[in-house]
Order: sequence, then C-alpha cells, then structure tokens
Amino acid sequence: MKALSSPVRLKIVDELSRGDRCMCELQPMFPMNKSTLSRHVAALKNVGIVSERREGVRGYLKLQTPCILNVFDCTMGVIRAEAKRQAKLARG
Amino acid sequence: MKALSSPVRLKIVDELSRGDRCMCELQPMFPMNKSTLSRHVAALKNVGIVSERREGVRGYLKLQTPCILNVFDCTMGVIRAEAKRQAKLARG
DNA sequence: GCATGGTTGCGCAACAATGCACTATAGTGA
DNA sequence: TCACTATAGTGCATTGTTGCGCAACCATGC
Repeated sequence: MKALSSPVRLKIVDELSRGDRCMCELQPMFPMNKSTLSRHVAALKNVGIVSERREGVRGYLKLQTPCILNVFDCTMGVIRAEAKRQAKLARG
Repeated sequence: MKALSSPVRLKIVDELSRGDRCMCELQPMFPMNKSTLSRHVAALKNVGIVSERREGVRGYLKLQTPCILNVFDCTMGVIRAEAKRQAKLARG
C-alpha cells in the first residue's frame, strides 16, 4: 500500500495500465529528475506491482497486477462519496 | 491511498471490517498512546473511509467503504505472487 | 571510446508518527 | 449547580521517514 501512496507512483501505474512502457517513455511525462523517477519505479518493482523485461539497452515495465485497477475504482468511489458529503455539508 | 499506507491504519480498517468499534475498544489493541491512535482514526475519517456515529459519550466508528476489502484481496494476491517469486529466486 | 538508458550514494528539506501535557464535551451523582 | 469521571481531540517538540536533485556510476550496443 505504501508503494501506492504517492501520486507519482499512481500515475505510473495508470500509465502502465494502458500498455508497457520503458523509463525513457515515462521520463517526458514526469517533470522530475530521472533518478527520482527511477526510484519510484524501483519502489513499485520491489513490491511486485510492476515487472521488467529487458530489450537490449531498454527495460520495459509491465503492470503485474491488474486488480490494482479495481483499487482505483474503489478509490474513485470513496472520492465521489466524500465530495457529495462535503457538498451536503456546505449547503448546511 | 496515503491513508491506507500505514500498518496501524490498515489494522484499524481490518478491525472495523468485523464490526463497528469505538476508540475505547480499539485502544487496548494498539500499543500506542491514545492521542496517536486518535490521529490515525482521524486520518481515516478525513478521507471518508470511516464514519462516526456518536452514542452519548462514545463515538462508534464504521467502515464506510466495503470495497476496501477487495483492495485487501488484491494486496494479498500481490504478496503471495511476490513470495512465490522470491522462493523461485532462492531455489535458483 | 562513446552515446544511450538506467541506478546508486549523498545530503537536504519537507513531511509523518509519536508521546506528553493539556483541553473539550457528555454523563453521573452528591 | 458543581465537582468528578470517562471519552476523545489538540498543541508542541522530538524523532524517523520520504522525496528530491546532483553527480557519479554501471550496462548495453555501436
């Protein structure tokens, strides 16, 4: 769960849910040093959420756990419910 | 997700999945200062994962999002897969 | 050797967790 | 009404953890 607790890593997972990517493809999408991005990816690899397959000089990342996407659904549900609750509170 | 990134909060959610609890019931289960526990619970309330219903002097906590339990299932799957992978690595 | 793709060591700043002391509120009973 | 207790939340200081960039490094292929 800790590995999914950062917006950056969530965005990486989201991106990988649309297909495999190499670091070099991810780098333009993230406005940060490549070392930082590398560490975020490493965090996801460490816990087994993504895997890597080398193709020559590049390493392609693959989302290893499709059920993560259900987690996103649940999260969105929580966010929507909370937004509704806040709106109700604001109305009084 | 951040709210679920702490072992303590995961344990709280797990406990609430078995029924509503008040802080005073949770306190004996957690070897920490009550203020710390209170803050963990507050974090879960803030994001709408748990709700509170007051009964006199006590506040009963309720798990607001059953889909969180699916998240646990997914997580366990990842953990099992990772354990298997590690075992395979160890065998060589 | 050299370019490309990716990782690691290090130090700093920001953030999160914790315990202690204190406060706030609801209920209880003289 | 006024203490008194039980339950829960806050302010603050300390400590531990995380995210980050920089620079150096490792690995692959030409």
